[in-house]
Amino acid sequence: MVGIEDVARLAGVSTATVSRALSGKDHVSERAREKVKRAAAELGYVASSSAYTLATGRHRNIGVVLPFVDRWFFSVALEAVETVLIERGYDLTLYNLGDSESQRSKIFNDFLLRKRVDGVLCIAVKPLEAELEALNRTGKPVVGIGGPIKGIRTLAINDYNAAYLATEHLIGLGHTRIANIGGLPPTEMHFMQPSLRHEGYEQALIDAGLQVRPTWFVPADFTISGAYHAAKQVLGDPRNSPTAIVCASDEMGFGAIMAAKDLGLRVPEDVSVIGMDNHDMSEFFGLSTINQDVRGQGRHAAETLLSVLEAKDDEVPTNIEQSTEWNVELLIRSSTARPAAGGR
Amino acid sequence: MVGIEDVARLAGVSTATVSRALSGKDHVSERAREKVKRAAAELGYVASSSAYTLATGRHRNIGVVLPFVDRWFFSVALEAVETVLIERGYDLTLYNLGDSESQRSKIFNDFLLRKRVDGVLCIAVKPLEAELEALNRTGKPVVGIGGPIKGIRTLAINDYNAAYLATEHLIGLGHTRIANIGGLPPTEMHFMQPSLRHEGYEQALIDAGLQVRPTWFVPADFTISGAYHAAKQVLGDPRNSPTAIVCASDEMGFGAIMAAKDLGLRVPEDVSVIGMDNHDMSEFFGLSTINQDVRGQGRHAAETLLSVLEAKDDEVPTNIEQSTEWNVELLIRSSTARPAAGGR
DNA sequence: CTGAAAGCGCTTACAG
DNA sequence: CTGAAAGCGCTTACAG
Repeated sequence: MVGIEDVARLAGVSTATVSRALSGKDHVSERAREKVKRAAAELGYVASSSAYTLATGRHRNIGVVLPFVDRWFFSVALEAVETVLIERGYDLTLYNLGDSESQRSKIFNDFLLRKRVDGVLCIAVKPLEAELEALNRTGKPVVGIGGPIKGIRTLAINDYNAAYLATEHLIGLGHTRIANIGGLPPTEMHFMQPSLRHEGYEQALIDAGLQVRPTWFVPADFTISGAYHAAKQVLGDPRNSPTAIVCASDEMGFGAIMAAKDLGLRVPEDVSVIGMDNHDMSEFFGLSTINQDVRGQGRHAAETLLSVLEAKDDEVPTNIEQSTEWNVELLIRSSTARPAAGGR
Repeated sequence: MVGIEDVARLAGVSTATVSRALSGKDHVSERAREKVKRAAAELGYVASSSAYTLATGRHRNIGVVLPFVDRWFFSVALEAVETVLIERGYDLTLYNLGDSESQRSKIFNDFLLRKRVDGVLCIAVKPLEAELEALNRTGKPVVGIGGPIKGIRTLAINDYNAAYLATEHLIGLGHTRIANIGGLPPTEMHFMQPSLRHEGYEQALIDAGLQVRPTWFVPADFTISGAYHAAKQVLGDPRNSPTAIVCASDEMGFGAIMAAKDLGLRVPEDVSVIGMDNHDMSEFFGLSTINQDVRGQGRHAAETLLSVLEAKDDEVPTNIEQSTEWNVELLIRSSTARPAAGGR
């Protein structure tokens, strides 16, 4: 392995000069810089990052913690974060909690404390009290997507308002029989999005003077198939079926659209469906939705973390509680329309 | 930050003893071990990984390179790799190539050479000649999923055989009018799967004495919507439509099924559809497919890399060309059946 | 502008 | 079994 000494020897300077010339941080004569660069290139020299870290205390590495990577929201957010980090010269160490309790505990109690990262970004993961405390003892900044989380900076949409807005759109179109397919309570480990989204739906109905029917709320997990079955259930009722459905995610919206079709119902003529997310496939399904710009959130969170890092020497406090609300917008496509004149 | 010296002081031993007691690799008296463990726990001591790396040359970190993370195959493989690594005490540094050329070049020419990882795992990424050479100069083992790749160990299914098998299944059911929705040539940056899968389809037809019609091969990108439009195209032809479709991926299969439904065709009564992958949603769609067990491949590749790493001191060669074929199996669900007696 | 040297925090032969 | 000390490969005050 070629080291800094080899470069120094070949360039005829000291290792200090090599370090300065290559980092570009200190003044070095033009001539020395040239010699060093040439020598480094000739030898294919790359500084050892562990030696760099030991000497400087900086890792140029961010730990990203998330519950899954094989679901749309997480993989998209991850990709956005990665793009920002690579651009800024940072590595990304992935910590996927998975569904085993032991993996989560290893990550929080061992991996994250190994002094490998300059900061931690949690994507839709809410650290437990003790986990956060251990993290904070490392003195590293932590930023979260989703929240709020006590004691750290977070970025999140307002789930309640988003669901309210989606429901309002349907009400505005003239719907009065509006169902909701949403989160199952047992699935609600990560924040309260599922229930917040349900509450937003309910309040919108109440504020419009519409009836809230318990049978029109169908819990389902956040998958296409979960929502498909739930939608068949509500839409199939011959006496009491709704004319519109608010789904707690776009993937659930896809399932609802497919269920409607399989029941011989047309979307939006017979049923309107609205989702939430703006999934990459929503355009294809013509799904009206609430756009939460996941990529934008990922980028913003990564940039926030990096700026805390870079300002650290100055007086920006490492971890403060600060919940930033990320804007959402209603995106109307072809899955929502006025209800048929005489009902179905 | 509490360091090894603090632990040594509190335990009343030397730092050497602390190191030995904590690593468990060397003999230490029971009494000393106890004192050290207690002191370490009390102080919340965690060894600095950069100091460990500098002293030992080991990183306990693997670099994983992939072209996307927001697509099913990649995110699933990534998750499987991560699970194995965490279990074995390794970190995972993510290198997502993305679609910008500059990001790819940064990753291969800078990040991957920073001496951060013990080895590299490429998921469906074929390094260029020069990229591989630079990697090899670091002396780190490289393992790939997908291949073969000159000079490294790879794990891959036989795409040709997989497509042949899928087509054979349809032929066995009695179909003679079989279309193929497959990869667009311009998309074929990563290996030759798309064309291999097309060739397997074609050869199966030829071997069965069936006609290969150019209009029955419709290129599309590997997405649901791409395949949806392609399938509408072939199935919509009033004179010459096929009774079965071989899709080059399950997501394409979903698109084909949706297209058939939207054309008023029943699957499998009017059209049979078979995919390839065994996507998590294939069960829901009832899609017959070729199961390639992506999670199994990810785990296997990760374990291969770790065993090369751990055997390194002995005489296992770091990088040798070795292409392991991963088995696939035909999975018959409800999207394929005998063609209707009189055609449609 | 440049070099000698200390120091970052560990591990591990080498002695004892 | 245990400790003193060298060494891993950098960066950066400190002098000059």
